[in-house]
Amino acid sequence: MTARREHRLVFLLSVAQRRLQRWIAAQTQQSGVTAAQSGLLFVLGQRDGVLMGEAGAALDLGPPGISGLVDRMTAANLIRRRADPDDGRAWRLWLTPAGRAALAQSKAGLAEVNVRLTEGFTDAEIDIVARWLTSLQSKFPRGEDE
Amino acid sequence: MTARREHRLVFLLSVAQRRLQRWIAAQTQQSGVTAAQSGLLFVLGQRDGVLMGEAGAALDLGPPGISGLVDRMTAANLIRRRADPDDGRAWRLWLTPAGRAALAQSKAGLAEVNVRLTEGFTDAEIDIVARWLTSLQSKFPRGEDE
DNA sequence: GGAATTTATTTCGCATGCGAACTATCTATG
DNA sequence: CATAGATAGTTCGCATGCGAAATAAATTCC
Repeated sequence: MTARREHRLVFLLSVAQRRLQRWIAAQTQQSGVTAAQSGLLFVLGQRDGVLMGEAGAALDLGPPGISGLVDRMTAANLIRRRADPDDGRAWRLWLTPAGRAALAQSKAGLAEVNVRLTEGFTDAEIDIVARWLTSLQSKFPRGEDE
Repeated sequence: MTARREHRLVFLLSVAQRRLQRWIAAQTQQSGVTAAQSGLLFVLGQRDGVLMGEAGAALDLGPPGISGLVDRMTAANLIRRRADPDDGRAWRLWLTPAGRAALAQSKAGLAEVNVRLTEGFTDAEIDIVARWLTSLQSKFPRGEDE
């Protein structure tokens, strides 16, 4: 009967994520870009022309996840999909001008969110939080990489 | 250019939540109960016969969220829905025997997950994490309760 | 070179949960 | 009492992302 269980971390984590997701969706309502979509925009901002699988890995999404995200963002004219010249199975993803504009907006929005996320906590405390969140990736691995 | 932004907390949070969710889904695959569903089981374990709205509030779900969850769990024979005798609009939720059995299983599973979630962190650190997760609820409120 | 295997991506059915709009019931107010 | 407003749930269309199975192209191994 430790106090640790009383934190109900599983529940807190799910609520926190849902709240943040909803907030970002509301903030970016004008641009129509969702949190997940801005994630892909960020990846392409750093490495335009990545393979879908690479983008999925960067976002921790499986094949169906990245595939659907790409479909929606292609339909929204935020990204473009071009066949890889060296591999007939693969596709590379590129930002469109609209995607580049949306990325700039997302960057500004994320800066605000980050300020709010860290308000009331010291750098040392945020480090602990980040370390905890990161630790979940090895504690709850995807199928293969155990 | 503080180091805080480099943590990419938004991304870490979403990945952590996804990993945990997926893990719980895989663990409870036999019982067929998902993480969200076990949340409602826990609520009913504490207060059998709550109104749908109360359950939604306890789980931080809006009306459509709790409504769909109740639909699926009723179809799976985990809970039962009965009209409130005093209010023709309202429904009260009750565990079925199958739901009670699933709750017992979920409790055991959650205990394991909680151990893993806190592994490698001191009580003080987990307190900070819990405080941070909780702080998101006031930093990113639902529409009305700003 | 051809068969077996691996790899990249898609498709399907599903659960989750949102916002907006709707229905039905209850409560308050004139 | 009647009507206006609040409240409890439902429904719809959507985005997200999973596991399983399918497709197609590349690679490996006789």
